[in-house]
Amino acid sequence: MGRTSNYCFDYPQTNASFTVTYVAGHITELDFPETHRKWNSCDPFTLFDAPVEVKHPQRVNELVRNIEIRARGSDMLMIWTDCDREGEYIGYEIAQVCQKVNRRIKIKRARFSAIIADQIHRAAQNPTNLDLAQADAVIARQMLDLRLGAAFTRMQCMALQNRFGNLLEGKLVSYGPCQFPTLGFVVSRYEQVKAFVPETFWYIYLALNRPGEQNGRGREDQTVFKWKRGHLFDFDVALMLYEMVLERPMATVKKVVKKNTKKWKPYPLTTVDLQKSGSRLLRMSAKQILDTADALYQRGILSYPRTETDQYDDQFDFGQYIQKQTSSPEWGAFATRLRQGEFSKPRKGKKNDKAHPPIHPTAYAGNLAGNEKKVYEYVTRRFLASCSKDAEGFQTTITVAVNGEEFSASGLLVLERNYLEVFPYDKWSSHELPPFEEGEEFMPTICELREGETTRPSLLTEADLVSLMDKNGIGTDATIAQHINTIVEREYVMERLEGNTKYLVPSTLGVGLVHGYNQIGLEKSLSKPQLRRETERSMVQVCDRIKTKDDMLQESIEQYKEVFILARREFNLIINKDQASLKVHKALKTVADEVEGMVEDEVEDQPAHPHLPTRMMIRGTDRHQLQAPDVE
DNA sequence: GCAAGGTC
Repeated sequence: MGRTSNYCFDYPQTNASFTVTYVAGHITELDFPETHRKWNSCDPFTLFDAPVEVKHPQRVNELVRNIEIRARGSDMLMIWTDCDREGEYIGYEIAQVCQKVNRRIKIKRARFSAIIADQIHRAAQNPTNLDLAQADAVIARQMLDLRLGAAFTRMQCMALQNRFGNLLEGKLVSYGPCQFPTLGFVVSRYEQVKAFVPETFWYIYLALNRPGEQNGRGREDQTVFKWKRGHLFDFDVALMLYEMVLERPMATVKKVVKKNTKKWKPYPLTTVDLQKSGSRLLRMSAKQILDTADALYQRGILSYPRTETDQYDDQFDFGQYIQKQTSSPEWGAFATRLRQGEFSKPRKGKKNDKAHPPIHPTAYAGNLAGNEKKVYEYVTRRFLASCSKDAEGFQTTITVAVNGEEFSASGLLVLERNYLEVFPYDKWSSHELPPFEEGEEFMPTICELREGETTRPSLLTEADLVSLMDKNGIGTDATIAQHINTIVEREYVMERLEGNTKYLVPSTLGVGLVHGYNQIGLEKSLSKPQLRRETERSMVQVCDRIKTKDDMLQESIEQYKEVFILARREFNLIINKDQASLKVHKALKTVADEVEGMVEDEVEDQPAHPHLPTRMMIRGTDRHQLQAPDVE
């Protein structure tokens, strides 16, 4: 971070003299005391009730010392951290430091949600108090996460390494309340894919060859009509309807509906959205995208890249930022047009973290390359697109009936591309229908009973996973990418490239862990999102003072203790395979066999080791790191 | 050697 800075100035509006300094994130960390720190120092189960120490990590020593010096000579501490839960707790951490060296110091809190002069002044002149309930919620979550993570991680590692140490090569088999549900999503989709059985269906295919309106080249346009029933899985019924249609195959145009239509411009950009769009369109991982955006932020090119907000403040100065983009050879002309009157206020989404605006470019950068160029271009085009008008088109929908069965076709004429001109990531193009009139009749060119098959769902992409985590409240804008990274690093999950798309496939270890926990048969498995969602809900209750932090902690700890006891028993059964119950053993064998079939193509030159317990037939993509020993 | 959450 370099040298600590302090900015001093007078603020006549409140007759005060300010010294402004900073922290970067949390300044305290939790850990167990010496008695519980060593892995062999205690039974992991005791970690649920073990004491926990709060201390300043070494990296913040300089910052803390600086704050102490300032606090000694001040009457008041005013907290300006982000106005969210974590920000409230960071404020509390700072307050603790100050009070320790100056017992009489007054603690105040500035409330603001945007770096806009007017709002900063208002916050400075209307100080409030720290919301200790929010800080409590964070403390409780930290305690819970540490105890849970440590207890389960140690139990898993010790159990597995005792027996399979040679296989694991000292690898960490961690458990975390976010990483496990994340893994659970990958395994769950993988199993859906594996269990998929294609089903045959039938449908009536109806088409008419008729020249298009402006088609002067003599080519016949074919209009395909969609059957209103979609498709049927019962062949007899489909055949009966088809035969009925064939009896009187003349089609009558029932309705021609013409209406204006729009393709809406994108919402202001959040972190999760950037990661989803980015991994889909830019061929980068969620973590790469966030790291890149962060590097650009630190050079003053992008705004803060970790935000849940998809609405701009009413006082946001769009003109200033659009103006900066007018110098671009690629989208400068578009930016200029926005400045000249084509600007339209961005749509407002539903999310607001009250801490940061949506991600937007804060400077023009014309000399970027590689990933930085890709991310910058996406953010900038998205910003300009959100500041322009929706695309406009004209849609025609035709409904026809053939002996009582209905079919329809629709065409689109794009009239104004508007935001699409600067946002090539969205596709919307004209496909026009030849002219039809209500009441007219025609003889279809093609009328066939066709057969199709349901398609296998695809494995999870990283974009899918980010969406699932976001929807289920697993992780935050700042941590979602880290959790995905963790399960890849721990080799619970492998990345598999198919064509241009990267899919996530669980390893045998990943599947084994999830199945192991599911095997316990609890409704709320550790591999599912419910428990984490409950933690989140409890935190909100603590914030709303419906519950105390001690109650939250106690309730959650009890719940996890039960799971722990069952899980440990299960693990021991698996490990002492002589004593393993038949049921557990069979389940694990099935898992291993099924997995083997699925990842076979990745490991074909690695022979199976039938003497190994099936649960531990670990296979990674990287054989150099994770290889079964040769025991010929 | 354990977590998740900040952020550099």
